[in-house]
Amino acid sequence: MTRPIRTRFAPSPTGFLHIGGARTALFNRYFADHMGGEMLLRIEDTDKARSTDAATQAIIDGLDWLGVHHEGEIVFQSQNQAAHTDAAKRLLDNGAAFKCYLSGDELEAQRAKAREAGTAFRSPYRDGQDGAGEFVVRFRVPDGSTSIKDAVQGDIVWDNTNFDDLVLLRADGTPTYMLAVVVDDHDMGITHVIRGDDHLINAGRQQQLYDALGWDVPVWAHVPLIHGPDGKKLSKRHGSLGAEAYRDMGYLASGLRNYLVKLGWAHGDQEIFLNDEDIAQAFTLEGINAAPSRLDFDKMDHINAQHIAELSADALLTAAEPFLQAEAGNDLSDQVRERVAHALPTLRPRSKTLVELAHNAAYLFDVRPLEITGKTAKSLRRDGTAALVAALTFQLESLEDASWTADRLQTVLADFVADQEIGFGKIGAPVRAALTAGAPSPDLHEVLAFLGRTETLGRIKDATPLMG
RNA sequence: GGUCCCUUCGUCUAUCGGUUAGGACGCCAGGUUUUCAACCUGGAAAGAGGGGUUCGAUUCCCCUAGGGACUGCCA
Repeated sequence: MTRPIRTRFAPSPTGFLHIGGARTALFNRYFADHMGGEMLLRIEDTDKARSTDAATQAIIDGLDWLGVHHEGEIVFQSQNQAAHTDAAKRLLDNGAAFKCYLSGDELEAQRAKAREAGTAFRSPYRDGQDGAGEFVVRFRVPDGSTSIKDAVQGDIVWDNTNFDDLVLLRADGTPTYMLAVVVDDHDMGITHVIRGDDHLINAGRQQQLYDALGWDVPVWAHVPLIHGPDGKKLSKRHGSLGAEAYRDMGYLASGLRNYLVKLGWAHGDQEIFLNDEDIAQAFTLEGINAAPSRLDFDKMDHINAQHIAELSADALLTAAEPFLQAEAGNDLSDQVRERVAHALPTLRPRSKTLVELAHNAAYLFDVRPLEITGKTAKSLRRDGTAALVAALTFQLESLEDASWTADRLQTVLADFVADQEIGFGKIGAPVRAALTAGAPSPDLHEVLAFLGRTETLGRIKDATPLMG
């Protein structure tokens, strides 16, 4: 009988959901989907001193924003203590574990000695000697060697002299991580353990535990860690931030998912995956690269831009709303919202992130009078500009509200430069300056259309005193 | 120090012994153009080094170098 495919994401609640964890979660999710299986979420909170509810919540929120769901209830490792101690007792009974009475000082001395000898720590109590006072339960590392098959890293063999007699139960009777993961993964029916390769050696230790317990070993898949752009360990200033930080930088959840899953996982030459079904269909463990990869914000931007380009207008507007508000410094009027909605097609190709989009939309806000300075102001001062703009304004004023459309305005502008026998720049530059204060903006007739008749005429009037 | 993992353009990668070593981002040049983008065309850009194995190595093996992980009564 084959077990249903089941993966899990198992963060420890000691901080936010950082980018490496987010990618691990994604890999687990997409692999489960690819296999028609499930992904479970387990919070590894066996270290009570370092685990916090706030961190748990941050991780849940991060996954939620990223759009990574999980099947079933969240499992809290701390609530499975009974099962963990049960397993420890079994190990004690079948002789795979023992009670170690070493005091802190003695332990330290033993460790130093072992290190000097170039071997791993072995407890002097490992053969069942009695002791007195406090004790921890340790696993007796067997002789020989331990090997694992890893779906990403290949076959790996360790000589068991490299493994410590590790603690299963602390002096206070609480289980350690190493015991808890094995028991929980077994109890939860996990078939594939996909996690960061900082756990690679732990897989060796855990394999020994599985064997001692007589349990089936899951498929291991240890994915390389993400490095900073400089190839060094990821630091905060290099992007080791919470998922919400990426949200605040204006990335779409779908764009970040696309970028993250493609970082260290390849599927031929395909870079852009607009929907999760396509990723799930393509995602296999074989495609995961064994080498660590670096974060590249340029590429992240590019992929995000593709997602912005393809998002529905409604969804994009909703996603952009908080960024637009932040850019405007206040709530948006319905009129501004309408302008932005109209301008969306010209905003999209100019925006790699929602922050950029909001910035590029700034000319559409209620900002009269605009402050026009520097090079932009200079384009207004040129001789004859005032007269030219006045002539154009006359044309524009004669246009009814109903005729104030991009097409019609384009004709008006084209006719105007033809009549005046001037290049478009002569009139285009100052009008653009008056309307946008030099901000990047689409074709001028579009700007006029988005702004509307009243706002356009108003802004031109505002700038008239500056014209030469 | 010890053990283990990793190494193709600057970056992400394709290649599963025989290729002009392909694509993407970024960069450069040109085109389009009404600013800024977008878009189109073209270009520069890579097998860490050294040994093997083989008719033939980017590909398989070994060594060196570099990077990383682990080495807790943390996870």
